[in-house]
Amino acid sequence: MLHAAEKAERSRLSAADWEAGALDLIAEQGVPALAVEPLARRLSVTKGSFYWHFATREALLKAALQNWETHADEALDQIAAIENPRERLRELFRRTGREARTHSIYSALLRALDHPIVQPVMERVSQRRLDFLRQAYRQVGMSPTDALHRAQLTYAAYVGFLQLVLQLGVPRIDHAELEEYVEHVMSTLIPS
Amino acid sequence: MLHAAEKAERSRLSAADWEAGALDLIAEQGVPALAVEPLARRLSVTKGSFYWHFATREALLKAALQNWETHADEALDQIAAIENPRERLRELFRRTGREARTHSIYSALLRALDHPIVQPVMERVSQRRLDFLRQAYRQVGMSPTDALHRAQLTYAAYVGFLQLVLQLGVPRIDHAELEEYVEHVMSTLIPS
DNA sequence: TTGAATCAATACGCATGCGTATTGACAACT
DNA sequence: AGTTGTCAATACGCATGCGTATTGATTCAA
Repeated sequence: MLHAAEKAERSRLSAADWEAGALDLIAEQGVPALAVEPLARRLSVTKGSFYWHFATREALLKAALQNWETHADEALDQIAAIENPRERLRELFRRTGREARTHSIYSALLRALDHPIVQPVMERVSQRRLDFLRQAYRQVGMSPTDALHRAQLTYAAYVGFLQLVLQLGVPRIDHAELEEYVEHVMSTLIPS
Repeated sequence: MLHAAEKAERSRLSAADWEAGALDLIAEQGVPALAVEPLARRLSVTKGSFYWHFATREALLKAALQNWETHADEALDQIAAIENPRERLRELFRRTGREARTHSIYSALLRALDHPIVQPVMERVSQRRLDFLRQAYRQVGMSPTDALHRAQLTYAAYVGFLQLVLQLGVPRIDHAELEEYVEHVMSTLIPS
């Protein structure tokens, strides 16, 4: 497999190049900004070549989202490997501040939840993450209902945090302050 | 002042009618769906008359958002009148399940945070609500930093909850379950 | 070397949305 | 009755985006 940089140098593009470009656009400007002609300009070709790789704009969106969903699932699997449930939760919280790209795509997709192609993807990813949280809270000793509610609360806090910080910039927060905030969140939401 | 029903019957429209229609559209289909021609069709006129009331589509959006901001502020003022800070917080939490319209507009605006007209409005409204929360947490005895972080966590949970439930429908939640969830949130986030 | 497969450019037609210009209808006031 | 102000209809021009059709260039294989 060629690296991204090498691909960028090549004179001809593959479907994967268009998919990667699509995710870039989504991360930077959101799902509605993913249009064929602007993306073609970005890749320095005309849209004529796009329709050789994909039948429609929606086919591109679908393919790009599938790539992202796979990536998101793999990231979750990594954390799931941590045995100690309390440590697993803490690692999950800490990662929210990092992995900017995955999270900025997630944030962009959150703003496009009404889109019929985006919605089922988000439903699957969110459900997996909610289950992940619920199980961890069960394992640290919470009752079934409490674990469910705490998982919902935690995930809502994650989603809202992304929206507020990435999109709104409120609160304006630097790295040190973020760490303090994450500490506060952990001590509030993870039972001792 | 005429009632809304009477206005709907009248053959001619005012600027306020267009603004109300704009907020309806935003609540139902989001900010991008607010377009002059579809809105005119909805109001059973042609766009020719729109430009008598407003110079541009953006002027309409601005006016509609100002109406909404005023309404949101008044709603906050009502709750601010509650003396006991713990009761004030609990009332704030409970209202999230109700007042569907204000919240669905807020949720729609969340998805349009990149829009230059929406952004400052949301910044002001969010900042006021954050301050409101922070003060309440101070009054129940938290330290300045803890109160700030808890306010941010609470507000993020509110924002995320709106996105998840109103837009994604995950978790699927009925009225009774919502009450239980709100109880869990209150006992988790409001210190005893 | 010739031919097929792959990627790209150009030029359409179609739809939707913005904003403007012009004209028309109706009411209220004088 | 005539004038003015208010709201609405029609018809443009312009821009952007989708998808198609056609042709052109390059690569690889037989």
